[in-house]
Amino acid sequence: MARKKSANGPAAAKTSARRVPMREFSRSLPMSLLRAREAVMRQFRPSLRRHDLTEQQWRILRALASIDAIEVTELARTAFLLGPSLSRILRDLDARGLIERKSAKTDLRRGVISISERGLRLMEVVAPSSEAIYAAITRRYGARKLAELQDMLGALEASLAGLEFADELSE
Amino acid sequence: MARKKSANGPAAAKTSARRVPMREFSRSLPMSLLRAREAVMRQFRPSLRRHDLTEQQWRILRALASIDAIEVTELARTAFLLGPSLSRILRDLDARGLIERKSAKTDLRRGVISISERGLRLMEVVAPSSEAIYAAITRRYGARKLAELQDMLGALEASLAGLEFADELSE
DNA sequence: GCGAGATGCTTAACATGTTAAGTGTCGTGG
DNA sequence: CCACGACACTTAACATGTTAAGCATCTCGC
Repeated sequence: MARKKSANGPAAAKTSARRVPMREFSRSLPMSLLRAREAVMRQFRPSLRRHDLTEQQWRILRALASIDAIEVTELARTAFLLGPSLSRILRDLDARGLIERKSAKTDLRRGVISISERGLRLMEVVAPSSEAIYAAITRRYGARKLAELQDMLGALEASLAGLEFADELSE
Repeated sequence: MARKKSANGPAAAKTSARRVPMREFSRSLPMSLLRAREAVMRQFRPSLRRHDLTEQQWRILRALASIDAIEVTELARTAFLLGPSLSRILRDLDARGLIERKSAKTDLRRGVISISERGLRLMEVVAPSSEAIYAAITRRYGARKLAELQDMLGALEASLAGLEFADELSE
């Protein structure tokens, strides 16, 4: 046991902050974003859960409700989901009869998705409570501040759009 | 194109926006937060992946690097992970020899975690590139703006802290 | 047309998020 | 001292995130 409490263990650990100099953990941007998002989603989860909907399933239904029909790839982009996740979610929503699938006539590879009558009825039940929660959050945080936050988040996204190669250099 | 559904399908779909009135999907706060976080994490993932580290494993190592030792529950709170996720991650990090586990002498239920010498060496390799990426993001977005964003995210989290009961009313 | 590559989506495999149930250990009232 | 509830994880089960393969279908050069 090379790690005697007083000789080696704590000593090595105490110096680790010097050996690995990094910004304070709790101040990292990814953590801030994660915590903020979780604080928001925590408000919605109980309501969705009562209707046996996951957050992502709800995202899909919302995206579908505002349009006639949409191809799978475009839906993935809109709902910000990766293809594999979307495939599974569509399979489940289809099994529950909440959506309808067909193939594009001009290209059989493409699937076209639309919300079903049953899906619309479910949304009519869930939407009011969802909007009420959003309104409560807006009141609590301040509508103006919320808009400003959204702008800053959008700007962050935009400013990182062309930075994908940041660390390819060190390869 | 000549989608014969003109009797039922598209008609119902076109009215769905009226039947289910909700704010525009892409402007929802959870989506904004998700997209922003993804834009940030996309920068880090390649570097972590080269060292066979997932985002969460890296979070754990970072949390451990700044302290001597920590109990599992406290570590979960710090790294913002749920117990079950943390259990699995610790099992894997332990198998790779990156951390050390022992039991609290006064309470055998509690596990005490610390980073190992090997874990520290791994961090020494990864940290510079990680910090460089963070610096690039900061330059790109603006240090002042970044600090302001962090403040607003913290305020959002704080303002929602006591709102957990928002929709229990409708039960 | 026809075969190789591109495209659109699905499946596979593994890791985490999330809730519920299980396992050992503690602490305490009787 | 000992049953019983509380506590600290851990395991289980199912859904998603993520990357890589797999399967049809399409496109295009020849």
